Amino acid sequence: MSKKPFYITTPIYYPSDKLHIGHTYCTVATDAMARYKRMCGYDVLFLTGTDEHGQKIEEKAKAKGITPQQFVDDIVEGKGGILDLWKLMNISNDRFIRTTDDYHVAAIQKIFKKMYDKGDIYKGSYKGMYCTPCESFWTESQLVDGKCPDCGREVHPAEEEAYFFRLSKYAQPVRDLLTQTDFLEPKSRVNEMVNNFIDAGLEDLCVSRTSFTWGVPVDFDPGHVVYVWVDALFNYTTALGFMNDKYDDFEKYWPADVHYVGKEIVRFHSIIWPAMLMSMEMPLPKKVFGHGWLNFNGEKMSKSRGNVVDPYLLAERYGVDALRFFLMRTFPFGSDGNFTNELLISTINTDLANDLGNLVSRTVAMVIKYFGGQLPVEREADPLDDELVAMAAALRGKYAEFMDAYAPHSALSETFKLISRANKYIDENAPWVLAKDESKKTRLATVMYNLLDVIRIAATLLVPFIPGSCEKIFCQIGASSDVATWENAAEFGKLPLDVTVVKGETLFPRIDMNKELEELEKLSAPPAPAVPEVPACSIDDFAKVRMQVCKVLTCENVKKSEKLLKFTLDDGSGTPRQILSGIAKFYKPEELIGKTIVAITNLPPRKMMGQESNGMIISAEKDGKLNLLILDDAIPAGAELC
RNA sequence: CGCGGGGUAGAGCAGUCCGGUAGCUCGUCGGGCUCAUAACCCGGAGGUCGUCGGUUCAAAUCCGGCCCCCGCAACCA
Repeated sequence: MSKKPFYITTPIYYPSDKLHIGHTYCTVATDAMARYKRMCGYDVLFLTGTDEHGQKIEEKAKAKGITPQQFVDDIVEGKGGILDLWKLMNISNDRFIRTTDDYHVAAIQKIFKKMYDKGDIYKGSYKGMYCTPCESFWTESQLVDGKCPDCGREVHPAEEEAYFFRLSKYAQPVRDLLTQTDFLEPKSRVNEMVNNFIDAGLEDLCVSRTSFTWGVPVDFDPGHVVYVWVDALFNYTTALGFMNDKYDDFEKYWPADVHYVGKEIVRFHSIIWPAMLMSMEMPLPKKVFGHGWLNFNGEKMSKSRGNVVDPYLLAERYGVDALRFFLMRTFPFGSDGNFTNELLISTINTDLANDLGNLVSRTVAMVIKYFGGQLPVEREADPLDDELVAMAAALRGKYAEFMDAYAPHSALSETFKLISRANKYIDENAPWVLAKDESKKTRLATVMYNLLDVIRIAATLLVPFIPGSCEKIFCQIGASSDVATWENAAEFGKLPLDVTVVKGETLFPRIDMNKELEELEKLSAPPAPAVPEVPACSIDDFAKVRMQVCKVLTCENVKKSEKLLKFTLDDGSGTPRQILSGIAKFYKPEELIGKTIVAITNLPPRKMMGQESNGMIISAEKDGKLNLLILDDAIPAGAELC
């Protein structure tokens, strides 16, 4: 009998920078599910990879003076790169696809052509306003005063050839898919997709570009490259050998059982991806699961905030399993979580060191102390055993239910209830008291055996999450690989009666919270002084900036904007000047009316929220504090700063 | 009226679909134990479940109004 296939994927990550804890979170979750399914007897294919084309990578490579291929090779395969990270994190992916792989590129060209031949991709024109010197297209709403927002020069209407995918054609079937099936989970994401995108009207999607070259060329139309949608999404199929000869198990694994994706790309996977598959007349994946994001100290992680959490650092410091465990145990998988160093350390200490690690340690130590490491085979049951044994035997069922419902955090929580119960069981039975009475040796052996077997069951179920540590545990409690199986996890009493234990190293050392928080603080501080180098400004450059004293005539909030205030200023010219400024969080409009301020008045006009801004009001900002430069009223409007 | 999520003990969360004793982890206070990684076990204190109103014998839960936070979008020249 052949095993049932199970195909699971992570997104393919964009290698324009090092990956952070968010990517690690998603990949670890996928890995845990893949390992779980393998353990259950599925024939699992677990795919991850990288999405390596596009303008941003082209630009970054150019800035470094290397080719785009060299650039991505370094980030993917280089030291400390993505492959290294997954190796470090003990990720068990079966394949790794790079969209620059030859077989993928060739397959994408065929796929593109097929949709083109079918009429679902058509050549159209991208209409817009074109600025020749900037070689850029702008939409009407982006223009400022009908001019190029970048350089302020004239633009002219132009059309650029581009290929479009008939996304609109599939709006209704995709809507039905989302609203009438469990295709997209968690359910809360469905409303967001339907309300925001589908019901707002799906427009055909531009699927080619001529503005950059780092992509899959459209082979029947030189100058065009395939844009990210077709290139990236079809990785899930080309990696199985779809439209290529590199692999040949497309038939076996497609459709995918589940795509794990972050919430930012739910839209692509739940709308565009099924639509394209419908066009290709291919079966749809069975599920897209949009997991939440990790915030850091309550704030979104982002490079500009400098609060990106580095998985290398944490894994090396606390151990891969500790990090894997923390990510899976702490955050409900479908919703956002708040990552803090304190939470990380306390989770490691409480669950792994105090509860699990210490349970193994004390149990093994007692078997060695009281029995020289090997238990005698005689047993003596007691009602005190009943609850523990029942709980252990029932655990696998609950665990599987949670795992299959994409709730790894709940599966872990359930597992740790058993571990806690075992610690309590030790207290109830007080083995150290039994040990003092020679006539209670048999009972003592029973207590120890029950503990070892509970550990066996718990550790078996923890394998998908902390595989390395579980190996160590099995070794310590004398569970051979044919004993520590998924099948056996549903039954109590599978360890040999005369089991032999082995004293091992400390599984999860306790961490000194205060000391570590300090250390982490130091490590996460910007390595070099974070003062950006300020380029020298010549007096000539400075002279170009015209700063004038203005009187605030009117000031009001801009509708729908949190940050913008709209000013009308007297700049001494006699014509009121309108300027928008993003300081609404700091000032109430009415308190600024009549004030004397400074503005740069020779900037090109710029549109914000549909309104024009002619200049920039000077204020000073640091660490979330902002002060408008306000002058004495004596100086008249129009005066220039010198 | 752009879209979504949220407000429950000092902190972090579950419970809300399906109304009926408000639960978990950490912290705190007290006790127990000595096998163990200063770990483990037991107990206590601590909650107007954001707010106002409605339905009901009964509301954290259902309905309506309002306030606040977070994210998306837009924007922050």
